[in-house]
Amino acid sequence: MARPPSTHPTDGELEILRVLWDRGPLALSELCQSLRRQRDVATTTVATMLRVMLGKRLVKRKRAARGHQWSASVTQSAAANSMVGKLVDGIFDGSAQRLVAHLVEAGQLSPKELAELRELIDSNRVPRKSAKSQRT
Amino acid sequence: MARPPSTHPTDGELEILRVLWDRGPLALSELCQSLRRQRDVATTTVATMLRVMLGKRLVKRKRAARGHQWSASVTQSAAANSMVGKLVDGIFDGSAQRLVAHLVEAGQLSPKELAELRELIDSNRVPRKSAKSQRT
DNA sequence: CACGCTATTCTAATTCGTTAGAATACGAAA
DNA sequence: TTTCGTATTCTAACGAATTAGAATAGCGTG
Repeated sequence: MARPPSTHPTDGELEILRVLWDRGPLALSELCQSLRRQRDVATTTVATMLRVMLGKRLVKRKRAARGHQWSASVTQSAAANSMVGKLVDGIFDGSAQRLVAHLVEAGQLSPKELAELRELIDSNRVPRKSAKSQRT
Repeated sequence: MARPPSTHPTDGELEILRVLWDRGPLALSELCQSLRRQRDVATTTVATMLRVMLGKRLVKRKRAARGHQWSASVTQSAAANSMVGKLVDGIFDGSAQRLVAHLVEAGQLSPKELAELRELIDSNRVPRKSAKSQRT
């Protein structure tokens, strides 16, 4: 009857992951400092979130002289996949193409970006022989 | 200190919006029937959600013979804008382009879809004079 | 008009995410 | 080793989202 628990990172978790993706393994205090450039937050709050994220396997840690070094254990690309998937299933009926069409039609892409995307698409056209399509 | 309240539809609200977008104005019972094709849910639950969504101006209703006819008061496109915006800000550093690049690189788009997107991009290239770029 | 059925409202329990104080652990410095 | 300071754990409060039972309202039938 109840909705199954979500596997996607929450908004708060994403804030933390972003810092960890950017600035590699960090001690708690360093992580807090980075986060505070965005928003006021208590050290214990961050520590609690890390503990929760550890349970969800979103981050990992290594013992260090003092405490731990914390780092993301999901790649940015993997998180992106999961979140984009949710969005696409949620409003675009599972069609990634519709998502892109929406962006184009809603004017979310500048002419320059459109040109660049065209290049990208061209360069990804049917890989000739050495199919090298990894999906990270 | 606390995070400001989100303006985006929640997962449950999205389920309801999807049905309303698809099947136009519906009575509560009809809405419930559609929803139950996905998931078991009590009528009062749906009614409560509708009341909340009414407060958030996500749905509207018109008096009918028996009860109301319920319909979405946000367009699918508007909801898409808000949710895509959140995603893009959340992991793609505000760059819609990166989102598309991710889709292309992660192989989320078939060759056929890529070809179609290329067409779409071409047809949206810098509207020469009659700039007709509405953003829904 | 009375009855029955459904829509709606009221109320509340439960869970999840977020937040952080208090207590504890533990390395480093004195 | 004693003390200081930071990292971690424990605990809990709070709001938002989800869920639904009980009560109420009101149309349509007989």
